[in-house]
Amino acid sequence: MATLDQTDKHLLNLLQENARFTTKQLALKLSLSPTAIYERIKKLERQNYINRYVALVNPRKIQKDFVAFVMIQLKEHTQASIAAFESEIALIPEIVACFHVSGTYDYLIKVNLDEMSSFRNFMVEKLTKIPHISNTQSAFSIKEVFNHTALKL
Amino acid sequence: MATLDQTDKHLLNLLQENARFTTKQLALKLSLSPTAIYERIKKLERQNYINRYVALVNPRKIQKDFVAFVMIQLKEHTQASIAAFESEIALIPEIVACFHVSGTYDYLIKVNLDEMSSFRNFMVEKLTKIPHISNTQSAFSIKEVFNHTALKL
DNA sequence: ACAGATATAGAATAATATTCTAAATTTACA
DNA sequence: TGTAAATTTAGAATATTATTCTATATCTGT
Repeated sequence: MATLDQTDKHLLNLLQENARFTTKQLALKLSLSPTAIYERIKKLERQNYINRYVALVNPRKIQKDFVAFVMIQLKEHTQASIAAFESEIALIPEIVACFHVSGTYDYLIKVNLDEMSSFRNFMVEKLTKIPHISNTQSAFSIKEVFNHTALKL
Repeated sequence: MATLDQTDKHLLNLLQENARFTTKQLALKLSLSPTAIYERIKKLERQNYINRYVALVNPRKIQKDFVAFVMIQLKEHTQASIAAFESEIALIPEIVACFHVSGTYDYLIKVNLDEMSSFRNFMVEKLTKIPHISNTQSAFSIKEVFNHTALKL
């Protein structure tokens, strides 16, 4: 089924940059009719190339531009321990991403807060309240050089 | 200027989950008129609470669901070295995120590839071809537990 | 080269975004 | 606390876009 041609790839690139392009605008860029663009996008959605459309909010404007990365080691690596940890972590809204990773540490999480002082509170009151955690190591973002949502095709 | 009320926050939450909600749908959810919703969204855009709207593409479907995190140490930390490194890194499309961080390592980058074998190629042919790098440490994503674009208000 | 399937263009329609106006609500401050 | 100005809202009117439909063109596999 369905291998993407250059037009599809171009479309995905454009929609990843700006999901508000109209079919008319896209039609102009890709030298096709709005209908052709429309049908292609619908197909990309049906086939799950496009998962969803979202608004990106400015973290600075809502006082969530202090970013920390925390590497986490679990005490044990049983199925139960992993499942418990992952479901607890999902309940903490400050944690915006969580990856189970290879290496010395088991998890890498990304945390968005307003400032450093909140990080202390986050660690003491939330993260380390989770059982299963053995130890952690944190790194703070000094500067976000870039952080794309788009995957170039 | 402009402090967000509960309606604004609710709106931002909804649009971060699904940017395709129509003003009519949002009006129903928030018990307002479509015009009121429309004006509020336009204001949030004008005031840069909303940066942009994007389509999220399924990494698995486009063979970019192998994820690695690489911590990078620079040889020197001069302004010139930092600037050079950051501009070089920005040219490598596999690197989807780059943060200047505190700690032993200077940078944390996220890389999206198709599979492990490509990672070797990425390291040998691309990343370590960049001068200024002293050493690196990599961790591979075993599982993406979650990775939100939304910041809860 | 041909039949079936798929993609496209253009017209028609439906739905939504956008603008406009007046009323309601909130805000600032006398 | 009262009042004028500013902001927000609702509803109607309009403009734009999404969506459907039909016929034609293009592509695919044999």
